Amino acid sequence: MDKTYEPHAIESRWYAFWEERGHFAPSGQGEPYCIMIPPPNVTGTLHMGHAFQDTIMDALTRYYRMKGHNALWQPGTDHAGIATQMVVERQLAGEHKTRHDLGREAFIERVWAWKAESGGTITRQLRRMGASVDWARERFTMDDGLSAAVREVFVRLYEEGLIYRGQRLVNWDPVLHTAVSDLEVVSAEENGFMWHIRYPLVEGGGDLIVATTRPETMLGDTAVAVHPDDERYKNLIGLQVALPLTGRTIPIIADEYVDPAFGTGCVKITPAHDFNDYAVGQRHQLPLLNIFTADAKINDSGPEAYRGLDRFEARKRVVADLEELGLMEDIKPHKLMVPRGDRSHAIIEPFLTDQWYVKTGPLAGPSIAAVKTGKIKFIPENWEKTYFDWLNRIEDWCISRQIWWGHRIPAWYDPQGQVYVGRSEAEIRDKHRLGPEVVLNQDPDVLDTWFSSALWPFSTLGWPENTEALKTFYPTSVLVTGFDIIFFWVARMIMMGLKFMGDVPFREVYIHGLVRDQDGQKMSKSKGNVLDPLDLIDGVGLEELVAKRTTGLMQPQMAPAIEKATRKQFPAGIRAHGTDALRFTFAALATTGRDIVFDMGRVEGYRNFCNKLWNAARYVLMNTEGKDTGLNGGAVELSQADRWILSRLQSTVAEANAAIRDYRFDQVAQALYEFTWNEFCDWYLELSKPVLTDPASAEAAQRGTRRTLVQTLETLLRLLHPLMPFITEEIWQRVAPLAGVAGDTIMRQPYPEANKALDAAVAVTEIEWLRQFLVGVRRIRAEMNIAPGKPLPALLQHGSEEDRERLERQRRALTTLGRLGSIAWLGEDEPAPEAATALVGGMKILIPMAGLIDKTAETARLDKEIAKLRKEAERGVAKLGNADFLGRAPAEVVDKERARVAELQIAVTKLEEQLARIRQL
RNA sequence: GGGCGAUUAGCUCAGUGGGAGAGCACUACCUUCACACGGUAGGGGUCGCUGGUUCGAGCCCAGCAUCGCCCACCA
Repeated sequence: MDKTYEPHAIESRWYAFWEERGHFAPSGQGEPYCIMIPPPNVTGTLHMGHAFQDTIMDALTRYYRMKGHNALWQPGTDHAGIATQMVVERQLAGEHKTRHDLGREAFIERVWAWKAESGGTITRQLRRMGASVDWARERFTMDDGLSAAVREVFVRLYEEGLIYRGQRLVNWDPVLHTAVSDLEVVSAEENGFMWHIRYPLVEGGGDLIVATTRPETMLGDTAVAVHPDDERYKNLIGLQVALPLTGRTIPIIADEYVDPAFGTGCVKITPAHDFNDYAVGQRHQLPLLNIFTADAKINDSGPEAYRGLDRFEARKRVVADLEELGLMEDIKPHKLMVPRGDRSHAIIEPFLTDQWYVKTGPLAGPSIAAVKTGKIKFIPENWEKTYFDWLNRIEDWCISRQIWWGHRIPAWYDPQGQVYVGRSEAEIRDKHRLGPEVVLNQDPDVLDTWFSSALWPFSTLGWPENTEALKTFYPTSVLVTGFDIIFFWVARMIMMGLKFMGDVPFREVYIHGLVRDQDGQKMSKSKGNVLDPLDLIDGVGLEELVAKRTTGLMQPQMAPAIEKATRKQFPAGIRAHGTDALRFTFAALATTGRDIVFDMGRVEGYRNFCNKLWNAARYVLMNTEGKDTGLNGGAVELSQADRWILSRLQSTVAEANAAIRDYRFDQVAQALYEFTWNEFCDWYLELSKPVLTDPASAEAAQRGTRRTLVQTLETLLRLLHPLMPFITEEIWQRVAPLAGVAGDTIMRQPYPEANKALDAAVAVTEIEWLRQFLVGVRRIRAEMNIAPGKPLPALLQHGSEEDRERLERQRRALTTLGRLGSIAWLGEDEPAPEAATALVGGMKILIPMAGLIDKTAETARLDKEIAKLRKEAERGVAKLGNADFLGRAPAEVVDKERARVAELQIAVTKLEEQLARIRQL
């Protein structure tokens, strides 16, 4: 093995090995375990959020696979209707063309071509992450099978009356020219104005002043509303006002929707262009006057002077004309919530159109119940509240989109406008006995991308066919996703799963946080703070990184600032850390219910951890390859150190298993890190050295240590495998045969289970004693400024019988690791020489320092130590002096406190004696 | 307006009733034959604030402050 861990060399070979040998496929045996990947956009690229999510899913899949489950991680990609169409339209724009220049068919061909060209990127990147998905089952939301599932669901819902077509106000994106769902509209506060406009009473005698943030919509007003109990206006209800600029008169109506305390208490009502006004209009049978085109320009229903003007242009003109007429009472700055499309960022216009809807009420009820009854569990639980709130207030889902890339709505129209819904035109002709003379035209619209995503948990498994896969893996085990798509996706999968499968789509929903940059900012291209997971894995030069961050920006003027910040944060670019280190970092940061602030220091730390593991393995191999590990007969004798590490390993195994089942990847990572570094490497490997290097040690003891070394490492590798698949496979391939384990790959080996028979409390206490002994000696050495390599004599005093036995067993380890020239007992009453002291329980270690002792330093050291212990002891004494504590605290807590105080007091006494002795020198 | 979350060492975070922790960073010493992507030792925190419950509070309760996120039609 190379002296240094080089991730690239390792990672390039094992993935292909696993894939070629079919290790990602479900074994076909054991309890099913299934995770559906949240399908990324087929033309997308891997970002930190994916890498994080994929790490969690892969860790779970590998864990349960090793646990003997029939594990399937189902891969696939999403066609991402609007997002993908926009990318291709942008490419066309570069050629000075629009999709209309190409025509629908040619445009869709072009999108497929783009998919073919870029569609492999994200799956290649998934492979780099080590994702153990079953590629043989890979699906795409627009492939034939999934498209058939989409049509089937649509037809069945339509036939049941749960899909309908209707004309109502929708969220219209005037730039994309399509309706979007409520969820695709993002409202944010922006600066605007409140215009106060005077509407004269037709009968004369004054006017009403309405307040609005959108003066141009007055051209579509069909009433003015006041509150029925508003004394100011009560007598005007039923009268008419002259709507300025239009020559129309409109009624004054009374509606409780109006808040008399807000603005002037008079509200202009524009039923065709405002959701609230629409509702008011419905109650009062007001006419709907649509004054916009699909581009949000004034249409022919508007006054001639404004026709053809864009909505913002029309606003300026309306305001100017009202001012000229003296009808503009006031203009005040006003902050308002502006709704924008989440893709186009265009201001969304409430717009009257015919659209297809899913009636959600009947689907929401069972979806709420599924979570309430615990058939689906959210982790962390508090997201259930968010889920309930949304489902309780859910509106019907607008599913039609006026774009071209997506599943075409399976509805056809005859020349009379009669609509037919079916799986195909042929089925419809057959069912309705429509001859070839009847021309049928399919609805031009496509479905919301999330419609097909909602079917993902069963459509990927072959539904509507009742396939073996469907029977085996539905309901799936857990859904791993971000909170941002609970409404878009999670809730809708639950609705559709319950509706069509009669069961929940997954039993648990693990909601993870967002990956943020080092300053806690959301990572985004426009902020120039994105990190490409592959750059963390492979490394990237500064110039390339700057170029990546500054090209293709929506706001190119940001480039210099982004470049500056990037150069400052990564003056030398980013070093290669490897997939395993990145995955371990994500695991370590994955605490539940919290966003993660990505910290480069952590990745570096875990890259170092990989290196540590690598070198520990080198040491183990160096001492076991070609040597007798006691697996082929021959006496084997286990030392206390051997028993200790095996015992500690069992605790770690138990901890890892418990934590992973609780989705506490941070705890898994921490337990394994700590065991590997602080116990296995820092202590056990060091303790093995005296045994293996001393020619005088017994063969049986050497075999015991070699066997323990190799078995502990082999187990540790299996423990770490779900988090760090590559390095563990690489090392395991060499270590397993030495440990007597046969197998093709670590990923098909059993995950370790704690073996209680290996618990060894006695050994654990003894090694704890040894550690205290050595730490005491080392501390003296460091604080007395004694060269690390200089052999020292040690004298022991006040030892118990047990201390004497332990010393004999551990003498060699103590002398080697403590660099002690000798260790000898000093009689109880024998005068101690000038020395520095440390305590191990009641036993005193004296390091003679004849003439060398730095009296000031040692006095200071003892003073400090005594003060610390005394303070703790005093606190305990006070506690024990409290009758309430003695009376009310559990006996075991009191006993523990007593023991602790006694121990502290002994230590204080001994150190004080020593201090007195030093002072006399 | 409603809801959720956060506030613990310089930084990133664990810790949910009984001796304040980890990683990184920092200080000193050390190239000792697995590892300088290392070793040994060390410094560093009135656990946001104020009350309360309790024998005992970082942890439970109430209030406050600051920050963040989600939802919502105030024209």
